[in-house]
This record gives sequence, structure tokens and C-alpha cells, in this order.
Amino acid sequence: MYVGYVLDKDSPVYPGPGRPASLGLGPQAYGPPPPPPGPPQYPDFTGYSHVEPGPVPPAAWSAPFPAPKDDWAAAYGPGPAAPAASPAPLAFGPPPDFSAVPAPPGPGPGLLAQPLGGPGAPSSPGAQRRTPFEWMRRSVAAGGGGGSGKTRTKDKYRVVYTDHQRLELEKEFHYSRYITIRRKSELAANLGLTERQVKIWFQNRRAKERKVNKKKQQQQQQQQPPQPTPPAHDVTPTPAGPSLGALCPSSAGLLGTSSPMPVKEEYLS
DNA sequence: TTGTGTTTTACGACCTCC
DNA sequence: GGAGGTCGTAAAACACAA
Repeated sequence: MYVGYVLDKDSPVYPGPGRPASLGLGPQAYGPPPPPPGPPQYPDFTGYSHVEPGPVPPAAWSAPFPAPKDDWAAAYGPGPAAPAASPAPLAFGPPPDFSAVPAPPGPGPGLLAQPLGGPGAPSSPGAQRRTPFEWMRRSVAAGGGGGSGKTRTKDKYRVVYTDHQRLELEKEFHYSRYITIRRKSELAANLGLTERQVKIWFQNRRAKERKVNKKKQQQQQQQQPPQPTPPAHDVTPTPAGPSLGALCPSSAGLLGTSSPMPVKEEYLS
């Protein structure tokens, strides 16, 4: 672990709009991304823009957050795992930016255009077969899940995160594959997770990315065996690499695919 | 409905860094 | 020594074919 740079992240020496005001966090809440261990991440990722959160957020966010969801409060309530230290500005819920953007034109409504939990209204494309209101049920489970002393052989040791929790985690991940201590604490507070859960989620997410990249490399090598390719970096998709949805099918629907995502400058070589 | 494969949380072992 | 990294794995949740 590189404690040094992580701690440095908490210092306010990093100016600039590093991220959109997701989660209702002010710019001061964001440090710059840690120096990525590899070259630019997701240069072709087009679903989330941390770099240029212009006046109009990417259309991709309009779908997941067509409007402020008051029912989040009902679903999450006080949040069993949400520490009381969570400041008011960090109130859980989509940032107002998301509510101002109309759903993108298309054959269907936005992901959450329909009332969450309603019949035939999956919380995400990946949850098409999930039962209605499951996102609410799962949110409760997630809130009291991790770090509650449950073991693999005792009770229900594994919880399923809500789509919103995963979405926010994915957003953070695509901003930086390594979360800072500060952001981890904020995310945990906002999402009703423990810091340990956030940390492990990022670890698993990186592992997943490596796995996907490795699989892709193997496929490419099989398709083009004669060409000697330089040792590809584990975490470095090529500019013509897969879309985020390809790398993360389960979250592709959450993140959308229709809007471009500028690559953060420091990620560019 | 059931069996099977995949994905998602969670943990332990081991390592590196400060 | 502590925190967090990867790696491997367990087990629940999920998707889907038969």
C-alpha cells in the first residue's frame, strides 16, 4: 500500500473540478486521482465524466437519475450503517445535476424513469429478472451486512449491494481505480456501507478488471497468433479497447453508453 | 422446477510500504 | 506493526437452458 500518496490525497493541494458533484459532495471532497499504476484507464469510457462536468452532465447520467428520488430516503432510511458522522451535505441521493437532464431519446424510458420497484421496473438492466421491490429489500440487507460479524458459515454473510450503491462505486472506480482514504470514508457514509466494504469492493473490482483484460488479451492472441504483441498492461485497455459495458457488463446499464467521457489529463500519457 | 455456469461479496494468506 | 495491495477461494445471488 502506498500510504503516502493516499494521505496526500486528503490535502487540499489539488485544485480543479476533478469530479462532478456526485453524491452531493463538494469539490473539496475530491482529491486528485492517485497516480494510476498504469496508463490511462478506460480511455474509451464514455459514460462518466469527471474531467469536464460541464453545465450539462453527460446524458448517460440522465437515465439513472431522471429525478430526485425521495423514495431513496424511504428505502435507506436513517441507514443502519450510515454513520452519524455523515455530514448533511453528503445526504444520500442523486445530485441535483442528474435531475435536470431529461432522459435521452430512445425507444424506452430511462433506467429509473419508471418508479423503482414497480412491476416490470427492474432497478437495472442487470436486474431484469429481479423481483419488484427487490432493490429496497437488498438495500436494507446491504446496510446491515458487511462488518456485522457474519461469517461464511453463520447466517447470511453476503449481501447484495443496491444498484445505486454499485453505480456510485463504479463511478468512483472509473474516476480512479484506487480510492483515497477520504473518499472511501465519504462513499461509505453516503452509501450506507462500511469503509471495509468499500475497500473490498474496489479490490474485487480491480480483480475483475484484471480478469477481463486478461481474458481479452488471450482472445486477441488467439485471433492474431503470428503478430508478436508487446506485453500488455493488465489494467490498460487499448484506445480501441472495450467499452465500459464490455468490461463491466453488470454495470453497463447503470453507466450508460451514449455519452462521451473525456479522459482525465493526468491519465493521458 | 432444477441443474449448471457466471457474477458478486467477503475473507484469509502473503506481500510491500511507511 | 498497521494499512492496504494482490491472489485465490468460498458461498450467496443471479441468469439461463433443459
